[in-house]
Amino acid sequence: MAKNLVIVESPAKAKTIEKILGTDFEVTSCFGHIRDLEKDDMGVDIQDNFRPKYIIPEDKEKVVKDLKKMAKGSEEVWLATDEDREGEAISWHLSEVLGLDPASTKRIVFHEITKPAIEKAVKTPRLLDMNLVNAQQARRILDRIVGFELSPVLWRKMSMRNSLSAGRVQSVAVRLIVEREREINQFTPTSSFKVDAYFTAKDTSGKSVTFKAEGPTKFKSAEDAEKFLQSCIGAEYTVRDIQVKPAKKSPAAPFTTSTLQQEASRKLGYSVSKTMLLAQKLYESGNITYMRTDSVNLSETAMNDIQKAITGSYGDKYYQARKYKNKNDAAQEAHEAIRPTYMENSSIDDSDTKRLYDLIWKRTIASQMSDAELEKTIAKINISTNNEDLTASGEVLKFDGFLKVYLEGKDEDEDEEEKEGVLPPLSLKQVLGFKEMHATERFSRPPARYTEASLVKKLEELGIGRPSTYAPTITTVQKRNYVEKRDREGVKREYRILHLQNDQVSKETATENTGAEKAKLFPTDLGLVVTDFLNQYFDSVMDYGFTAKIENEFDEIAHGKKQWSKMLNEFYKPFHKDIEDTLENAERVKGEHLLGTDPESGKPVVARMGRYGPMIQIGSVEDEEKPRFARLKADQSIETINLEEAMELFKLPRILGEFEGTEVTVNIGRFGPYAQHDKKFYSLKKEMDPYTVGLDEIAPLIVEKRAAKAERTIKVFEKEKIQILKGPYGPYIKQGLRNFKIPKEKIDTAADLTLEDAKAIIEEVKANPPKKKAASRKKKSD
DNA sequence: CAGTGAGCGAGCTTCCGCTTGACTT
Repeated sequence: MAKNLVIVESPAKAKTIEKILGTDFEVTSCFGHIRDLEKDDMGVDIQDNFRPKYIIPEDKEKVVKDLKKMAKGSEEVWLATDEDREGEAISWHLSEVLGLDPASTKRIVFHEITKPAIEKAVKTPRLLDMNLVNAQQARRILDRIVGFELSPVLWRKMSMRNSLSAGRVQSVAVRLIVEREREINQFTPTSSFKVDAYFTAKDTSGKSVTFKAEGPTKFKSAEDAEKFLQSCIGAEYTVRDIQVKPAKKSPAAPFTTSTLQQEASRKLGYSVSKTMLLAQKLYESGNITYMRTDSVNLSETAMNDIQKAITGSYGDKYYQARKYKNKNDAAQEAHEAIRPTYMENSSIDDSDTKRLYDLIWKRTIASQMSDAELEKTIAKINISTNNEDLTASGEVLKFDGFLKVYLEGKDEDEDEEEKEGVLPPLSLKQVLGFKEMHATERFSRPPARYTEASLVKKLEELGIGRPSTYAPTITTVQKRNYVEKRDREGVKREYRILHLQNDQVSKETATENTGAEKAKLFPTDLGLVVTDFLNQYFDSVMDYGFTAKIENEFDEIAHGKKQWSKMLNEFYKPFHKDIEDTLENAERVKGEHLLGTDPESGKPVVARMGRYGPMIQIGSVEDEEKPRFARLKADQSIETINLEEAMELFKLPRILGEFEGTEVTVNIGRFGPYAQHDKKFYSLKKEMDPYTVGLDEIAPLIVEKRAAKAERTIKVFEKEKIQILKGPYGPYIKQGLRNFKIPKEKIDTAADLTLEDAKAIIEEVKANPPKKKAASRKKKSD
């Protein structure tokens, strides 16, 4: 055992640091927090000044046991967790659990894993900062109170009652998506006509080239645009003015968690969780620095390496040292920016992680490179017949600078500016050869729906959530069925084009596809209803500035200017009153929308939330005749569906006809559309619409599924509804709808299992159910 | 689970932030 035990949060970090510190030090890790509030209860004694009740979670028991043993065997324990609020609290919990003396235990911090930084840290230890710890406790307790008092209100007041949740972060994330969706629904596009004229001129080699110039203004109506084109008939086009201006472009800062997630989404199409998974791999293999960070700083050692790499490959002219500042006040900067550990490794093997590594490498290099220098040319072209000006603009890259390596991608709501082309050399008073002119109808666009990555960007701007929680938050709101990530087909839209060619104006109508979406976040009806409810009764917590406001107070606690229990009390009093008032006064929420009356029965048609999801109801329970119900299609919403679409939904179940002498019907069940044939069920393929699908499509589906099933079936005991099936992880037993794992020693002889064997295994598994909950993966069963 | 939708009440769920593997139907 070494004399000194150093505890850090991450095992990968521990390894590196141990190498730096040498044999007197043993470095180990605690894997993040080792204690948390009680799990099944509020875990906070509100009456007793918000006294927290901490426990060691089951999955941390072994870690703690090992740490205790190691601490006993060493002379001194050094707490080296991250230097931020959470890190300080982790150190405090460690000192409590390991029985260390807070008055003497050494606490060290560093923001980068480099030899000078670590050695300096060891030379300048400090003590635990209890103010910072208290700020973390206040944060933890407030989040627990908000989550564990709000969620039960939803269970009581929502008509859907399956594991609803609410919290400081997730509820606001959903709110952003809900409000964006409504902005889009309420948006009415306006159209205008944009004029483009095409000219010819000679380039430097004397070849004739075509270039474009833009009209003087966007015309509101087709008539105005036509008038303008008419007024240009027979005109002469002369270059009236030329301006040449230099311009610069600068590289983007090195990656933080959020910018890495955004850029990997834009350039590589990765989801935020995929990006984090790959980054974790790169970190563990020692290829990049820590991937959960809000800092844009680079260590001095890294800066030197980067300089060498740039000057070595591209020359001095391409190097420019830069220090980046964080734009975000909420940043805690406990780590470096995300960068390659060794700049000389410009690429690594493994195709999947390679693309992410390349992105990180290029971004890091580019961040220390020179500006790109451009030359922008703007030429005004006079129209002789109406004395208006057309504008031609072009851009020439004079020096590529950082663009040699990397250019940051753009979100779709900021790609308005078109790429500038190159203009041929023009001279004043030059008369240009006119080719043609168009006025094209263009529509204004609604704000863009969020992608996972653009939502992360927005949350970061609002200071909501942390690098370690962006990806999990996005998973949570989808798991709770508040939000769905999906594609949407666009709709066709007509637009008009006017042409001026050969002194004649002509008109044309063309069609374009609009509103198509790929991997965008849509709120579900549940998300809409829950958000409206929370907004109505808990506006302070739902406020976009709520987190920023309490963060200020946590800062005051951290600086010793405020007492944490006092802060919590000030928050809790009005919040808890809202909880009580809401429980007492609020009606059960159904999200009802009256759509009109059923043309057949004259009864009201209502869209609302039911126990199992969005539905349409005709008539009411008070009527003599029972009401009729229908569930909505996946892409429909109770908020936007109309009477006509609603009535369509009552055309199920449909009888399609006979196949092999037995009737085939189609319906929608709890888990989606299905066909029924010969007492068996077949889930429809995604692209099949139960309202229009025909027998000719269903018949092959039945044949195909039957064959696939036979392929997977090892044995069937029809009467007992027990099957032995092949799965991707080996054979398993299925009884009714439940699956049972076959013990390892019997896997190889699964085909020989008798009915008695199978029953015995089922009983055995039922008696000793697998301990850990499997990750809840929702997969369609057939 | 292949239907249902009211209301009652059993017994269940839930937060955010710090870390990785164990395990998978």
